[in-house]
Amino acid sequence: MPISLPDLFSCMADATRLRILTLLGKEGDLCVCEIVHALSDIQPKISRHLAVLRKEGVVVDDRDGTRVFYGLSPQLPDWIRQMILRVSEETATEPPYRDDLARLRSMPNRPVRSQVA
Amino acid sequence: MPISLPDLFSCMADATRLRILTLLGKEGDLCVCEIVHALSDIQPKISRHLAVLRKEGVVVDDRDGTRVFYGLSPQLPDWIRQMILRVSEETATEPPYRDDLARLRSMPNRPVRSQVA
DNA sequence: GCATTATATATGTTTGCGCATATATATGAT
DNA sequence: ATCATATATATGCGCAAACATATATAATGC
Repeated sequence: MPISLPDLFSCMADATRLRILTLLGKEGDLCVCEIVHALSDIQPKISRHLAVLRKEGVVVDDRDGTRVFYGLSPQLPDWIRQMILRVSEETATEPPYRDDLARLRSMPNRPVRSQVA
Repeated sequence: MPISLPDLFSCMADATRLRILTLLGKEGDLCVCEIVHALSDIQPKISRHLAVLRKEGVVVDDRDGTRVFYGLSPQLPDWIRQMILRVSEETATEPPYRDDLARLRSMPNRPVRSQVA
């Protein structure tokens, strides 16, 4: 069952979740610790929001050892994925999204996924 | 000051407001009574949601005698307007949006605006 | 006065948050 | 193999704020 539009926009209506989604749109899959670092926020809060996104089917998770990687769901309808990517592009150069991206890219010891399915 | 994205998506996250926005996207400006009829809902509820959209700058109002016409704000950034129109197109054929459109078009005695600015 | 639209109030529900804690996986020592 | 520990992530809980709704009433323009 595909996500309802109000539910989708509810996901995008929270600043933290929108920052996560645009980050995933720009950078592809990321693990929780990378998102925590990029947004410079606390882990339980990020996990909470990821759970919301996962529950609505906007993102999917993939465990690799102790880490869990998140990415935009491959099941999203094309036009919705495009819309999220469009938002990612539009926000790429402005705060706070721009700074999230910068923090992510300058993160020391970024984890690498062993194998992608 | 342009609307923030979380605020914009909050506007779109409520079913009633999204129905209003897609209707405006598909049909152009409409007066309150037309929206009430199309959504088959009660007037105070519609007015309240229109007030939210107006406050956020997503729609603008234009009084014509006793009626008030609402439309997507001309001040919306292009890509945001396009996004709203895209949602309007994608929803044009599915309930409840489709039925809203049908009810609107079969509304008896639809008001006509005397002059558009 | 009548039609149209807006708002006030009260109420029930949802939401986001911080903190503490639980779970899961990996690692190293015995 | 087992146990202890460390790291990474998820979740339960209590709280305050925000939200949506219905009913009633006010404001606006003819």
